[in-house]
Amino acid sequence: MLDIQLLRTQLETVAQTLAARKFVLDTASFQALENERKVLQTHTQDLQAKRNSLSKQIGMLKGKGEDASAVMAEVSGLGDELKSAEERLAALQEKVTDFLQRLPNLPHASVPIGTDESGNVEVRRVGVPRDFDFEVKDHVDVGASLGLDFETGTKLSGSRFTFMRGQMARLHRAIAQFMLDVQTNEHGYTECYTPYIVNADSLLGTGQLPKFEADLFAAKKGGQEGEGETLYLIPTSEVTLTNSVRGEVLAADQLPIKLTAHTPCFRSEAGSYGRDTRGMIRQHQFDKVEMVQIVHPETSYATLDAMVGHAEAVLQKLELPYRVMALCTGDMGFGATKTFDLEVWLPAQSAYREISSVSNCEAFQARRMQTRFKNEQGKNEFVHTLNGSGLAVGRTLVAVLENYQQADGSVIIPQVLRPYMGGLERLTSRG
RNA sequence: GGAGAAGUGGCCGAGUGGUCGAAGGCACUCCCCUGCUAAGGGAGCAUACGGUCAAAAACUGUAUCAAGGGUUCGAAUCCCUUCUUCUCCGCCA
Repeated sequence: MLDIQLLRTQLETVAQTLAARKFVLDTASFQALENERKVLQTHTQDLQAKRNSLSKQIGMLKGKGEDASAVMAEVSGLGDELKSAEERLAALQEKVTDFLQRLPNLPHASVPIGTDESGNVEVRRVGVPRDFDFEVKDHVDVGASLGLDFETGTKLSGSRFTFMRGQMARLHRAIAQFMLDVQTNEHGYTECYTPYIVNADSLLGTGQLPKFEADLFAAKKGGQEGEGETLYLIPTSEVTLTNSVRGEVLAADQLPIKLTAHTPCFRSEAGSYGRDTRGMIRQHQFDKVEMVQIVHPETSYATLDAMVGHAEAVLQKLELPYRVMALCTGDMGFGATKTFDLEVWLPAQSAYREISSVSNCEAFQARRMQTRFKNEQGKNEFVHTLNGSGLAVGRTLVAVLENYQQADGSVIIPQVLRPYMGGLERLTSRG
């Protein structure tokens, strides 16, 4: 959420900045809402002040045993007008809040301008794609004989679900555990286990609601058809990790807070029909090791760079070629001021594909969540929040299968994963 | 799932309809006192959003005693709903 003061004082500037990310700020509507709000709020508060002071008089008169009927008659005349003013004000403020909650974050000045992913800027490339002396297969074909089963996933749940067996399932688990160990042991994150089902407040806090409900899966307790609170499956553990500090005023020395978790993520993938339909690149359910940091505003950009490094470390240890991309204004997510994507090399596609996304949200989420800290002046100040994948487990599995495939159909297991595989060095169809 | 109890400021805790944004204590900040010892005295100390204002300061208003509704001229106090916590019983991985 943007600071409403910023919109009040610099509406045109905000509109221009948001235009860079293809968002059209309806300045006329905002202005109209604000004008109406100002008049109505002042009016309502005047009426409330009048009622309060008259009611106080009644109390004093009664306390002294005097007759208060004249004052009571006066104040009761306020009733209807006050009630209607309060109702109109509440409705209006709800509109203003909703308007604000649907505005994306302002891109940082250093973010390249662009309309879509073609405007992203490559920052660096690490590792060299391997030369294959045989025809490379994609992960679906490589995995078919190794326990990667899409048909069963589809039978159980529909398209975009996967079922894994045997060493393939174990490799998937090994990747997740390896990532978690890297982030906790080497980068100082605290491992967390979090709920996978959350309430609407949590999703409002990180920005998935109210605007992107269609991208989520919703759940209800059994037998509550049409009633009861709607809960949602998390689309990322960014939601639970970040919201763990929702509504809190932190002490300055608690910062930075560094959290990580391995969780499944659930996404409806509305609007991605026809994209990445083959294989497990784009799934309704996938696992991810997430990193979240809650930091002092002054350090958030240094933290962003550090977190990109934390994600890169995983790819480097797995010896997978990748590149770092600075996303342009048109390709960034709703809550981010600045985002770096990591893209891993997929030989079957002859392309780099997204495997991690690391973003600074500055105070955008903190303002929604009301997460603050006591600053040097003893004042409450919003923290900055950052999140990043460290990494997406399913896509890492894809990358391992494709990059480590052998001519005989087996897959060499990267060195760093072998301890998690009981020393196994290779996936084979006999395995 | 059943029965009961409870949710007040950073923490503890008083407060059952009226000068309550809320006593008292702890913690914290500042000042005074004190030649020692976790001593004493005084003051301050919630947040958000408005208005006056270019802005800051200041002044002022409104809201907030789990959340949301209701009763009332007036609600921390009464009623309803929801959430959460605790105790007992049941069930359960």
